[in-house]
Amino acid sequence: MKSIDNMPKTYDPKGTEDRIYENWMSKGYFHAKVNPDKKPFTIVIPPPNITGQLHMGHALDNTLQDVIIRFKRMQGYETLWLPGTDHASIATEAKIVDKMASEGLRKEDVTREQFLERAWAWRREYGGRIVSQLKKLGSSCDWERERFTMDEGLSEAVTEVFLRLYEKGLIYKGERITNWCPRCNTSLSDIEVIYEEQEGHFWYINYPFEDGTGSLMIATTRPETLLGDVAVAVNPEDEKYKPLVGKNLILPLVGRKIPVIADEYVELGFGTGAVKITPAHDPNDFNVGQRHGLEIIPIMDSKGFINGNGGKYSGLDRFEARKQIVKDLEAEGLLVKTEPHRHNVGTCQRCGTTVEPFVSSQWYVKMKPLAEPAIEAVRKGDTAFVPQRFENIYFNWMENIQDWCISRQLWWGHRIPAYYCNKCGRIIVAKEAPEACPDCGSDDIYQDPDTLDTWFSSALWPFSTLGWPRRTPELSYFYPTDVLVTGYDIIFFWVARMIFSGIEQMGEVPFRKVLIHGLVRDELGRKMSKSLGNGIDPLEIIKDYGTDALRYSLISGNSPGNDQRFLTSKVEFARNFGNKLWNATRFALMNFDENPDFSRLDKSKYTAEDRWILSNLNYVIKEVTDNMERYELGVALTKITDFTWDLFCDWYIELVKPRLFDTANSTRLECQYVLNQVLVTVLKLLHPFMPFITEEIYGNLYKDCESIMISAWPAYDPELNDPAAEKSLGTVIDAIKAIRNIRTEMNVPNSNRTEVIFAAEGEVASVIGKSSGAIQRLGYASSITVTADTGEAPKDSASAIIPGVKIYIPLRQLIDIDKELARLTRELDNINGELSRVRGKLSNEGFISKAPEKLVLQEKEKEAKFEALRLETLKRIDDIKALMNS
RNA sequence: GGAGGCGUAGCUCAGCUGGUCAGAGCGUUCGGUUCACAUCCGAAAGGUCGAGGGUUCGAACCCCCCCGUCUCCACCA
Repeated sequence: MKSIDNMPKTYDPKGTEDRIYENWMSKGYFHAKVNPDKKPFTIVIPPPNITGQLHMGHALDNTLQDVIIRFKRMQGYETLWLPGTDHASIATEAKIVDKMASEGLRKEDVTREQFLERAWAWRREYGGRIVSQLKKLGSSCDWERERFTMDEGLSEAVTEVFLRLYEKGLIYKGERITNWCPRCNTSLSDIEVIYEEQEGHFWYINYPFEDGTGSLMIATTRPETLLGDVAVAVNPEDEKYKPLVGKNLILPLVGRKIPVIADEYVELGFGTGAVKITPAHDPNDFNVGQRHGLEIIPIMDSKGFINGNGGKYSGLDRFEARKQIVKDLEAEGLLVKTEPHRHNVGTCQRCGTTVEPFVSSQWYVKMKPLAEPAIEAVRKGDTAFVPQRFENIYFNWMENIQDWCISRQLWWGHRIPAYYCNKCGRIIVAKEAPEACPDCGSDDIYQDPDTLDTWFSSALWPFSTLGWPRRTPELSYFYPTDVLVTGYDIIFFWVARMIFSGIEQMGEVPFRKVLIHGLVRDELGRKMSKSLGNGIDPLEIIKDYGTDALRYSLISGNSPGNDQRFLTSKVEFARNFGNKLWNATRFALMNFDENPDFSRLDKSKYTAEDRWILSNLNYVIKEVTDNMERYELGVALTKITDFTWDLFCDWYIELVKPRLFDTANSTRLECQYVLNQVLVTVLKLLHPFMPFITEEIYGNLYKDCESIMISAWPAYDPELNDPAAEKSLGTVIDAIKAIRNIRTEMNVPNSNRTEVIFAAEGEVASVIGKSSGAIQRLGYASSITVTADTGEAPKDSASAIIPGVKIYIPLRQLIDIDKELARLTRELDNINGELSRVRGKLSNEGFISKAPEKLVLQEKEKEAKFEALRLETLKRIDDIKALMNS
């Protein structure tokens, strides 16, 4: 049975992809082992959240990784792509809380243990969803090594790191002002706050002096914080206010006596020049307060309601309180005016709620000592970003880094390994709860209720997943990893933190390269988002077009670091391309002998087109390999496509048909061999990008070969480069194009075969002669004649002149002289244009003397070529004109 | 207030270290039932590479400035 029987006219990914993926899995191709005989190549996956569903961002990110890992696997590396998921403390906790809300329960209604049981149940139920979606993408992850950030081992790593950093004094607990989300009811790190511009107001308020000598006007965007004011600050250089410093004001609505203080934080000339100071609810005010030893009066609880310090406003929501306070100030005549004011408001990255700066006791990582070596490592190039410009973003952030607030008032996550003695207050940081307080001996000890920022555990991902803190063989073999692939939106959250964690814990950067990609946007260039409802589901695309088409569309035309739009037309193109390759294979198989005996192959019988296609294929191998090594995957894919579709399908296969159709042809076997050779090479080059269809085709082509994914990456072989064949085929192709062009312009229908006469000599004549069968076929010619150049054109013929050859098509009554003249005149214009450009260069002394010799020579050759063409074309035009006049 | 990206055919975008770089796909127009493929084949039209200046023998590519646009960081009450 011929393999072609398994190949319908159109490739259908349905069913095929799952079957192939299961086969790969069952063969264990994805599994990596410690193998001293091979060089390792490692990628750790950016672990998707267990709350996540596959979106286009994941699809792009993981396709990139899969392309790279498949490429490296074929190159012979021991490749590990280590997968896993992230517990995503805040996101998952929010999901659980939501789910409980639907049951009419609040978080407070259950115990911590009950809550965690729900969370684990949730993880069991949904945590695998994203994993199975990644498999649909074709991801060749080593699933045997799948990890979860709250696995026992990874949790152990978290505790270990916490302990180590604590012992080095790099983790501390402090009473500070932090960003707080009243809805999530937890502290946030600086980067979890998203600033967005909102319409707000400037309220101008008079604060009366204690001594009754008038009042001082301040401006604020958050009047409710007035309840916590402890001072009003002015710039020490402000002449207007200098005399007032030291005097006391009466805080409106509250009646508290507060001083006027001088502090440089107040900017001269902005607003009223006087700033109310609320250390408990504003980071800048907090700093001012610290400098001046001011009291901190918190006026809100953790959920954003005014607390007992707020007097009659106590119990009101912060925004309610704002309204009420403005109203009351107005009533007391202290509100001077209200102005509209656009300003940035911090919102919670997770839920969008306005963040409230809040003084609380939190755990922090001291960043400066960790950041320095991390900056240095990237400067030295131990880790390089692709594209490099992202290093600036990294440096900028790392150099100005603030301490990292790592404690969260959440339950789902790694609980902070700190214990407190209830009796003496001693803090004990340890792996296990101590039996008794080392200071006072009390056994009344409790663990810190807080958990760690999710990113604290993700920061350890490149080594915790490999077994750290144990010195496993995997760790020493696969670490440091080779490339990390992620979006630019996650550089601060994750990449930077992995770098300093890797250096600190492992003494070595976690990865050599960071490949940064952009966002996948919708057709209009908008960010895909839930609220806009413009997201495109990758799984839908896979259903409609197949995984390969999706992958292709995400990689082609994409360059590192840049956003891209998702266009359905691209997916269609990709599907069509797969189909093209599919059919090229069908063609090959149809024209192969049952069991071709390639041992009888005689390479000396290769024709020009054989050598030509092999030569070009060879260049493609080199270029594609180079591009892929540099992570220019989009460029690589384009080159494979162009070669396959244009050179291979449209030219080589067409040129070679006469040889294949003639079973007696003496070079038929060679042709079959080359066809097969090119095809399988293209399949291999393409496999990382389109793994399924290439595997399916490969299976049809080679019944006895195991799998393309474990085959060897094509090698560049300089021996195959054949400039002579390239030149010959260049002439043949140009000739065919010229003939087609003439025929189209003259409106000659395909059914009307015409005679074609070539006037050429020597080498060129021989080339044309040898390819006459193909030219006849592709040029719709009734016959091909090669003659010596007499300078005379056959009667009533259209003509084209290409270097070394004149082509005549006697059209008899079909000839339209006017059209022919117009065509030739246009041709002449082009030639003249080229000629003047070349001559311009050559007449430039600077060019002659300074440009590389080779280039000058090239231009001179060009001049000669175009001059010859010009003369010939001119002559043709004259001939035609003469014809018209006769 | 800092930093950066983008602005190339109607649309979406490639163009690495300056010298066939003016390209691709889609779309458009015209023509095709060629025995692999209409998810196809052939032919064509379309751009002074945002504007201006500079460096250079030579610039879409380097420098300056401007315009438009997007993003990140900082965050002035």
